[in-house]
Amino acid sequence: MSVDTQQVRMAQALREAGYRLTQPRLAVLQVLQENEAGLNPEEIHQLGKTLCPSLGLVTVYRTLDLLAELGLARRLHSEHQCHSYASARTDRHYLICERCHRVIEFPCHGLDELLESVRQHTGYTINEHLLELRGLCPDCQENQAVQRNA
Amino acid sequence: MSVDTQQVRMAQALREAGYRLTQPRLAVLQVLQENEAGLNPEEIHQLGKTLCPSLGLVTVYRTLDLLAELGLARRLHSEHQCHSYASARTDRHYLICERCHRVIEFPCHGLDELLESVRQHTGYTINEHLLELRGLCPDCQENQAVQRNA
DNA sequence: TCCTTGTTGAAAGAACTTTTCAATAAACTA
DNA sequence: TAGTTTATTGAAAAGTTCTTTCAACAAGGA
Ligand SMILES: [Mn+2]
Ligand SMILES: [Mn+2]
Ligand SMILES: [Zn+2]
Ligand SMILES: [Zn+2]
Repeated sequence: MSVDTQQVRMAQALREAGYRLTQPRLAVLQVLQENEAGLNPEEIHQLGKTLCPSLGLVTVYRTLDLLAELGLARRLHSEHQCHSYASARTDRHYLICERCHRVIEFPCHGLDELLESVRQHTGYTINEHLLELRGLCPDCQENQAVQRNA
Repeated sequence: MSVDTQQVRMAQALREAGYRLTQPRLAVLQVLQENEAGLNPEEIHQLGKTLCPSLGLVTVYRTLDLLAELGLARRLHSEHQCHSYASARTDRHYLICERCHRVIEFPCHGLDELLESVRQHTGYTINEHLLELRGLCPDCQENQAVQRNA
């Protein structure tokens, strides 16, 4: 299963960085893994407790910091909910549904020219970027159409 | 003066939306106007008090909400400081210096093709986007070079 | 199995943001 | 300009979110 593979990869990364592979950390990891939506610390805590009943909210915060540092999780920013997190894949390009708040990542080709042009016009060096797109996912488009006809 | 023009424009927008043009609001408006950096509510409060000594922090929060709603100010999101604000120009493209935290906006050409390609691959409709670039401003690049040679 | 030490969860504390409410001042009227 | 109405304000209190502290615990190596 590809989900398990991903989780093993994340667990290994933790170990390789010298951190212990604990039940609370595995729980947070798995929650992020199983939810493509951005979840906030409290939501992750609730879901995580079903996997590791003793899990404390403090540990969720600590683990999210750790995972973000290791590049295994990403902080997301949106107007209605500030610090939510998602499992990090390879890039930093998020497509967020404004209705159901589902978050997916998309491969981002064609940004390089833009970055080069900004570099030339401003004199800034550019180290990283964040591109968030906001719109409606196919499901929500359909639901909206159905509601309109009802 | 272009700064004044911009400020008048913002003040008019407030009035046209049916809100009163008060001293505290003008102070917040002017602070955002005069600082291209992203400022957090507390910083805006400190600077605003020099313009309107009675200004309270609560009013800063309220005014920032209001200005964001009217599209006159924008919330910025960065790793180390979550809710900072900047005067809103026409777009949503920020270039943030990782060292001095200066924020500038840049015109963003060439994103349309990327958006269209994402639309086709995902089936999402896309309503808005946020592009944040992170790097070093020219001043900080120079300072860094100087330090290295010292 | 035992030991070492990184990790945990609860409680307390700090930081940040919102609500409440009486006093104030902006805008309109006469 | 003075008077009236009502949105707005600031202080205090309350509510949230996040961090620090510290004794108990458990992961991983011996
Ligand atoms: Mn934010
Ligand atoms: Mn944020
Ligand atoms: Zn959706
Ligand atoms: Zn700089």
